[in-house]
Amino acid sequence: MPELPEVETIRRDLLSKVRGKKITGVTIPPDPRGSRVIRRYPSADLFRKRLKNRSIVDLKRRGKYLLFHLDSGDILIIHLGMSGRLLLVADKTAPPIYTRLFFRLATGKKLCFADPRKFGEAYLYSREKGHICCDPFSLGPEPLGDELSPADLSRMLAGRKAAVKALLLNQKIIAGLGNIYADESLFRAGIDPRKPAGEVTAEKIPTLLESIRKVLEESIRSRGTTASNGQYVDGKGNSGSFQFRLNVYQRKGESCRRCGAEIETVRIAGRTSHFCPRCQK
DNA sequence: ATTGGGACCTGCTCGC
DNA sequence: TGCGAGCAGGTCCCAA
Repeated sequence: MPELPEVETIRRDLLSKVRGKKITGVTIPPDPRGSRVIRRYPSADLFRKRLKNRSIVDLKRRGKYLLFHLDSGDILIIHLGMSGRLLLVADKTAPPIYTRLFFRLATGKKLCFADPRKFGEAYLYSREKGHICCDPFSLGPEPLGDELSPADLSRMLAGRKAAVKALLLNQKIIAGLGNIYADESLFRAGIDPRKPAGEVTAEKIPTLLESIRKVLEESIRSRGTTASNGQYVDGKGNSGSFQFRLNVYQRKGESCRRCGAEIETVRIAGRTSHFCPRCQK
């Protein structure tokens, strides 16, 4: 599942290959099953009208969203959902299986958005019209960099009765964490994912923020997590390697690397949450 | 306002 | 061997 480290890895892989390149065409192949192509996207006509013959001037990331900045000032925004991949292939090569839309570039390559589960999303942002399709942005601060301080995090958790894990998954609180890194961050901080957010002690808040940053940075260095049930590959089509460094995620029944206790799972906010019952209180 | 749960979607794994 | 049930989860939407 592409979370912040996976999206950031893809961004870095693609940046030099798309920056300065002109989009010469947009194609949305019909789905063989006849259902929707991806979860949401502007009409094909609108896509063509606003993207064709525009150059990509930059590729940025916000939370789990990729932002293709165009020379028109428009921004093409892509969310990879659960199973999305962005791959560059030669123009003469057939698009990869499950390609939902692709952009032909003047370089002779196609930028393909493949997504078997169709949870992906594409948006346009235009200076004049604002968000086209719908507004993907009411995101909380980025956890990396200095945008988020322990005091900020403390304020956001204060008084909340929901499980701290549930709030870490809330993109309005922090942008970019998903199930894998929420679980891994809470393990490192020694916090039980079920603990009501407002009861996380003041001295634990900086530890939690530090754990979040460390986990994300380490995963970026490992080029992301390709979990056993995951579809994630980087911008070159390769798997990441952070799955070999996970402490709790998908390690149910295995022994804690720190204390040897058996890793357990519990359902929180509809998500399977992995934790060590001895290390996390 | 906050919180929880279901819907969306389909490839994969598991058990019979 | 084949088949159906259940699982995976990011985001949105609705209800309590």
